[in-house]
Amino acid sequence: MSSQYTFIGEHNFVIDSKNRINIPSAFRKQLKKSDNKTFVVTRGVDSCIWVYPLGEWKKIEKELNKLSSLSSASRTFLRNHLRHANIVSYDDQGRIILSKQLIDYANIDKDLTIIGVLNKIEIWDKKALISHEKNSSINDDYYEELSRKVTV
Amino acid sequence: MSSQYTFIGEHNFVIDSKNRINIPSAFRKQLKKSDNKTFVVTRGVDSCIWVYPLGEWKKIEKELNKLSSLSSASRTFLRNHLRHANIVSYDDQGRIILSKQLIDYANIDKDLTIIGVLNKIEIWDKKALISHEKNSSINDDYYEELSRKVTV
DNA sequence: TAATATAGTGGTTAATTGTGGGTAATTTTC
DNA sequence: GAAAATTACCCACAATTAACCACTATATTA
Repeated sequence: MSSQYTFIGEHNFVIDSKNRINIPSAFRKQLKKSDNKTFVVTRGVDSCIWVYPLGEWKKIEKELNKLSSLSSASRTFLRNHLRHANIVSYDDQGRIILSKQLIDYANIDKDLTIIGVLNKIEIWDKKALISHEKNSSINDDYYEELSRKVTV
Repeated sequence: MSSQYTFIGEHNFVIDSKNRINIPSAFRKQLKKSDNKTFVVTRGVDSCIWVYPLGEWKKIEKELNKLSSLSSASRTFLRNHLRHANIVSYDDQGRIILSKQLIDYANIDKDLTIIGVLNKIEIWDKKALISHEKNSSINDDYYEELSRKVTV
């Protein structure tokens, strides 16, 4: 029920010429053996990238598997949800490779901000995050996010 | 119940003059020894081609048999599923050959988009998928409801 | 403080992937 | 049966990706 991951805090990194980005060591250390150094990256709700440890992603899959291929709405939903997702493993230096599609989606230039959001990690273009904070009240988003996980 | 395959993501390929199409390496790697480099390809419910690993197809067959004679819609679904299915193995380069019937059914021209949908793979004509997306906007409320259920 | 380890970043090299063809084997057609 | 068409089985290659190696800066330890 509750997540065994506690990704919190903010880290600033750069993306390199080969589209590699570092996953903060503090986050990597939380991965379990069964995660196999592997994450699933996909489009976030805002223009950021969501990163799930493999085990967390499997939980999502479990829900998705309940949807029937006989329903047209379910098929569309599944497609939209899955087509932007990639499985990635980090190399000996702790980096994963981002697809061009995701880089485009999140408007990633060079500097990025990585944020821990409990059971998932968000990757933002640094500038994009700043302007997102200004425009929308990002705190509301987080509260909503949290409200889904925590009932105080 | 849930699949051991995690086909996710989108890949763009081309079909060649011999009707060969590449199965993304990331998908092939997930096949089990018992699948014997073999898939079952058949008509999808939308105008796309569904591709199952052999082992997964066997499960589907079992499920379909259980449905026996439910609604006439499911019977039609079942019939179409079985009728147009054929077994294919991929060559040393990782390609399978598509029958002309399936190519016609999915309106495949040259460029294709392959989408992983958990336990099956969808092959779309690239343009056909784009126009399908436009036409198949699903109810916002329902979509949101699904999102909430699925978000971990 | 010196020595050691770790984290983040940048390259180089080796292997893989996707694509195109050719040729032998097999099947089909007459 | 032979000829034609189809299919299976190879080989080739450019482009991409994965696997290493190296360096610097920061943190940790003795």
